[in-house]
Amino acid sequence: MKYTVNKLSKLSGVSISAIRFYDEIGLLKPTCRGENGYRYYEQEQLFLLQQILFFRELGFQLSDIQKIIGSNDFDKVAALGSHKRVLLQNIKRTKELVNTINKTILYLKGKTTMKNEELYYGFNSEKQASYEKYLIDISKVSPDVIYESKEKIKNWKKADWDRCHSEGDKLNKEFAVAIENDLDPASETVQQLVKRHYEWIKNFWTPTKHTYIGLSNLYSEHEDFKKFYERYNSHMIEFLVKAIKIFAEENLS
Amino acid sequence: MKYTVNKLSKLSGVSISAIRFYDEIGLLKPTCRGENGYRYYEQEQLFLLQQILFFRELGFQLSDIQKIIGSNDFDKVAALGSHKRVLLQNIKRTKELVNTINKTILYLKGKTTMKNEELYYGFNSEKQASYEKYLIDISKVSPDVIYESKEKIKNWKKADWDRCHSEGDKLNKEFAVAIENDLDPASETVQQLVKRHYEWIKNFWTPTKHTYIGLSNLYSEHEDFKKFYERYNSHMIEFLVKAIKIFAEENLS
DNA sequence: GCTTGACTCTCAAGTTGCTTGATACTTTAC
DNA sequence: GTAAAGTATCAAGCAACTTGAGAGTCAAGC
Repeated sequence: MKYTVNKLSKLSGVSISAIRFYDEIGLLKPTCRGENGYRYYEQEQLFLLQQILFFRELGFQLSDIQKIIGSNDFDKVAALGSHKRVLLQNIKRTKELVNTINKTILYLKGKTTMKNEELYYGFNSEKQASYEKYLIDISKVSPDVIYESKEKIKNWKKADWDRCHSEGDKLNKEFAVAIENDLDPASETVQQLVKRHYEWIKNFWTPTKHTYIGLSNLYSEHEDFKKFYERYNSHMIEFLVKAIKIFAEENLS
Repeated sequence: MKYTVNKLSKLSGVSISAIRFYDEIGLLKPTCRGENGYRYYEQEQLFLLQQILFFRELGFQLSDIQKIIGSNDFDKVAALGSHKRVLLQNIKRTKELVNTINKTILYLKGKTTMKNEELYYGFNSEKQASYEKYLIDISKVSPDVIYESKEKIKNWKKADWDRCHSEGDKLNKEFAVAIENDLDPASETVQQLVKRHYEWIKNFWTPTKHTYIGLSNLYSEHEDFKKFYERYNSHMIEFLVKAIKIFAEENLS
């Protein structure tokens, strides 16, 4: 089934001009052009547009979306899992906003007191956090606190995403080998691997001792990460947690 | 306590340049200016900024926010109640998105079938609906389906909001008088009032027989509306429901 | 009293993600 | 066979900011 701009627009709710605009900037190219110059879209594009809408919903810039989606090993299913997590987070955030409303109403009616900063609970912190969390998440990592990531990643090109992703994959495979060879998490070889992992993480954000250990704990607590890492080796998570703890205690402050 | 742009920015999470921009367009003026030209904000502005953020969160244009907030009888508590309702609606919408994700994942894994339109459930319809619902809501009415409202209200000035609001208030008071005088909902006098109510509603949206009756039912089902109308007279809702039903059956199609 | 650094101001230009409008060709429906 | 509806390109406009330049202000430490 071929979709013209009009049909695609009606199906997806995206305006025709936006669709043409996405073509112009190379975000969503039509499958082909008719002899008349008409744009025609097919199944693959429908999925891509859905992905674009999810990223857009989460506040990503089109240029960032392009880099992520254009990345060689962009994994639709994994991305959808991440979208889901962030959306669930947004629900929490919205509930916090509702809570802020309830408190403000009570305050305005003179029934409680309220700190001025409480007026803005739910507006900023968590939304930002979720954006930045997300960037990491896409590369299969999700720390608690990230401030630098956005700045750094902002200027990444498609190739950077590809490189970063494959470096992460390589690293994980080496960890798996280490586990298979029954190496000690404290051994020099493994600690060198952790060091590389730490450097890799620094692509996004520079953890402290505390947050780096927190990150490893996050791996084990988060079902999706767990699944992701256990694809490499079923003991991957516990091993990583131990190795990272040792590295952090000895090398970070 | 006086807040400079910097302090207000840190408290609210809104950027300094945005704060200055809001001053420039007259959306949020500082309480006063120092002799040095510095902007100083106080308590009242903190609440106003909170309101602005809620409206912004719900996708309103700054120009619309200005008209609504600038309206004479803009009621903070009522507005917060509306914000809350729309946010709860957004939670529903987000849950629908999550559902769409779940379905898409299953589909991509080949475990179910899926219609192409289902790819986009949750992205468009409900968000638009909530925006438009909201416009009405602010004027204390909230129908199910509104398409024209946005277009019409878009060009309203502050004075239009004021006029509309006071016309609504006047009308409700006349209904209350009619009830006190024990008039029949079917009587000529009351039906004339309903006609004016219908014309007033058309400010936002033109109901059909079905949707106009639906609107009156909404009044009785929605706790906030109920409270609002019962401020005029405790039997207001039942009376309105009856009167509107008669009017709709006889005059609309 | 002076410097330093953080903060403030204004004003102009740039950015993102579109939308709108002009002009012109193509397809579809009666 | 013609009108309506849909397609194209290209340029300009718009909302809501952000960024940058240039200049004045304030508070802390020496």
